[in-house]
Amino acid sequence: MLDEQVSEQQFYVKGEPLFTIFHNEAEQFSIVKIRIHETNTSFEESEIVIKGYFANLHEGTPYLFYGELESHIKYGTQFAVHSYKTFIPDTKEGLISYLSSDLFYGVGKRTATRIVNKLGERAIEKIVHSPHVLNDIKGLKSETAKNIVERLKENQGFEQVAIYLAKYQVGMKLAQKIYQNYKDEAIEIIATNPYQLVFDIEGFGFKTADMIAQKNGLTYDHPSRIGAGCIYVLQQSAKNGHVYLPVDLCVNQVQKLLLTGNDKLSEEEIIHCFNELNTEKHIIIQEERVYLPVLYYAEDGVASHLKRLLDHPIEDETPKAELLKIIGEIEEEEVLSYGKEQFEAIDKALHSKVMILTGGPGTGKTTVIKGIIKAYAMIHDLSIDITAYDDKADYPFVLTAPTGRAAKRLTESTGLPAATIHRLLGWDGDDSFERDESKPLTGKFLIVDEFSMVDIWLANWLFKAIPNQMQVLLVGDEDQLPSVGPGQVLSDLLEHKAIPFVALTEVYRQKEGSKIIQLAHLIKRDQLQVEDLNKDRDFSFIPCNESQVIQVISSIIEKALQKGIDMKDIQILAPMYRTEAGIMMINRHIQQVVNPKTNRKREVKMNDMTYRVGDKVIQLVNQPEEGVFNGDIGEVVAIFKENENVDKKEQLVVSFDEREVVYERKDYMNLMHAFCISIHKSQGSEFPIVIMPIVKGYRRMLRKNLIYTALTRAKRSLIICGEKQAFLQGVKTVDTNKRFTSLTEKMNKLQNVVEDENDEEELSPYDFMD
DNA sequence: TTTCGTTC
Repeated sequence: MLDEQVSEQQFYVKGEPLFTIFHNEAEQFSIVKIRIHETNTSFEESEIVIKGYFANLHEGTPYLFYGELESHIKYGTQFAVHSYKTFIPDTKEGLISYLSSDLFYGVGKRTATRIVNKLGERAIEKIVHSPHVLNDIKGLKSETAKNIVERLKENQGFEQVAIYLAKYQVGMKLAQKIYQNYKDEAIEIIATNPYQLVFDIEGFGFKTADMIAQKNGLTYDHPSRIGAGCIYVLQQSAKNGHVYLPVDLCVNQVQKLLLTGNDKLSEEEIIHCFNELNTEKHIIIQEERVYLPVLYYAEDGVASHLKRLLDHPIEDETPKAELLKIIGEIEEEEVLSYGKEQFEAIDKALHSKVMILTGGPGTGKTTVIKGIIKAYAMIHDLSIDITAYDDKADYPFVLTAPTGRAAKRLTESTGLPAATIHRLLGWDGDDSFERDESKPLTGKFLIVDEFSMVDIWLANWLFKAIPNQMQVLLVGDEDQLPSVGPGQVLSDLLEHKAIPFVALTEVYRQKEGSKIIQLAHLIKRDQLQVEDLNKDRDFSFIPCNESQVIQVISSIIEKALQKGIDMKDIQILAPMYRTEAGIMMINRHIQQVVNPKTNRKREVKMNDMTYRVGDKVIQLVNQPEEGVFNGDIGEVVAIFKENENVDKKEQLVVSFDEREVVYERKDYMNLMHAFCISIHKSQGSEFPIVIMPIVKGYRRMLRKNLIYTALTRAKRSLIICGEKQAFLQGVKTVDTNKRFTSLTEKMNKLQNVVEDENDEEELSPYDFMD
């Protein structure tokens, strides 16, 4: 950000904005065309597109942008800006022409010269810092002086804030939010009461505030500190999945957090602070529960929007006989026959305003989704082919999922377009979406896959955007890992009995007698015994301790490869990255076994990782333009040296199924080795052979749903190696900390309230939300 | 201790 931090290798583009291509108001994100004055990048044209978080850039004013080139598949080469500043000349002549430019109305060459002569080469800095230095300039009207200061501040306000915050590792995006909120007062507020930012700026944490406070010599008895600490405790608990905290637990944690030396805050002091925060709506206390407002209103929103949808039942009821006929036709077309549960699921989904479909892997959720879509189309005489609709908004089916990969899979399995929920709703990149009750989704039938991954905040935005007449199907597996964000929406909705649901339990994919499926069921029902781990046709447990894990996995894989099994079909799954038997170490060693260094194989080094032709790798971010998504697994198929291609860049080519993606050095961080991947990342994928180490060293991660998720990834065969005790302990551990949520309760209440007082007008708590 | 999502 600062000059002194600008190393020689840092790339810059100096130039002036020509016009704005795209601007996102919510987070001040812009894409702008720039005329290049000078650059140390390899870019040779005279104009370039830059993108980043900018306050309003002035056309015609020179700026210095720091960042790096990136190649966008659709828009070509662009410059991603990490930081920037108005370019202020550092010579007297330059300064004079800068000050006498059109930017400063009323300042001519003569006045500019006087200013520079008087104030020197750091004139601008001095003016911004203490405007009164302009008082003594001969011939400068006070009005003009005021203009200069305002223009400079306007131009530099954000830059100053960004520079100030960079010292505390606060990036451009957050700096932009802070500047938009406080404008010129930003630095003053940050320096005197950083705790205020915890309340006002989403994403600004207590720890940062505490650090800034310390550096600015503020003491621990700052009046805003307890309140900020309370918000922090709630934010942390949200990270652990909780929607609220019970009051006593919250008090306790605040006490622990704010403990300085032996000085413990009294419970009374903290409760007093809670009440104040409650009055100011910084937190919401209800029935001995403490909520962050966003989460409180999100939960309320989900409950009332579901209620709203359920209050608008679907009208046309297809007679059973007709449905039977239609489903028969579909079975013929698809060459399959639906099981009893599957038929029930299709039938119920077609007749329900909102339905939940659950089921583990292999129970045919996708088959049922396809059946529902086809049957719906036939009943309503609609085309499934999107090209048959002139206006895409008329397309009746809306398919979505919480992750890019899940959306892609949904597209592949149904042949229909699907998008992430974020894309569907038009995320603004910050804390809201384009689609809501005033601009709802279009279409007739909404299908949300992998619903167990949807948190309470996203669920609220999704339901908010569903119009009254739209039919909804939520699909998920409640035994898998809970959402990253707070809440357990799927489980809570299932708990609330008023929403129709069908649970698919019959496994079609694996033959009866599959030990893998049997183990999954035993774990689900908490009935697993040590003798259930005995060897079977598709299962084995190889006992070993933590330090032997890697050796055991290596020899399993060596044997498998000798038998001619493809490494593509073998997936190692582990719960965590570090530790002796963690993902990092496993990858490092398995690479040597599966794809060792040879003279002929090319390789590149990145930090302490070596990527070699033939390596199995996993993509870590969505790149929808290139059809690659977070979690996709591929293989390094080629490495090009700098002198071997027109771009003069080292390149690594990864093949994902049919698709090949080219990575330059700076993109390597979007990749990781994938001989072993985390169980979390494996969610939603399946592999013929799964090798799963389980040792006590993983204990903080070992939980029932994690192990269940891992072992249900295996289609053909499962090999566990490690300590039986750790495994048995793990499957007994139900989510170490139960999530505090009140969605079910809110829905039950809402149902009763409306039943009792039919004419009562409905509350809309989300009126308060922005 | 793990983990998600955009904009031309």
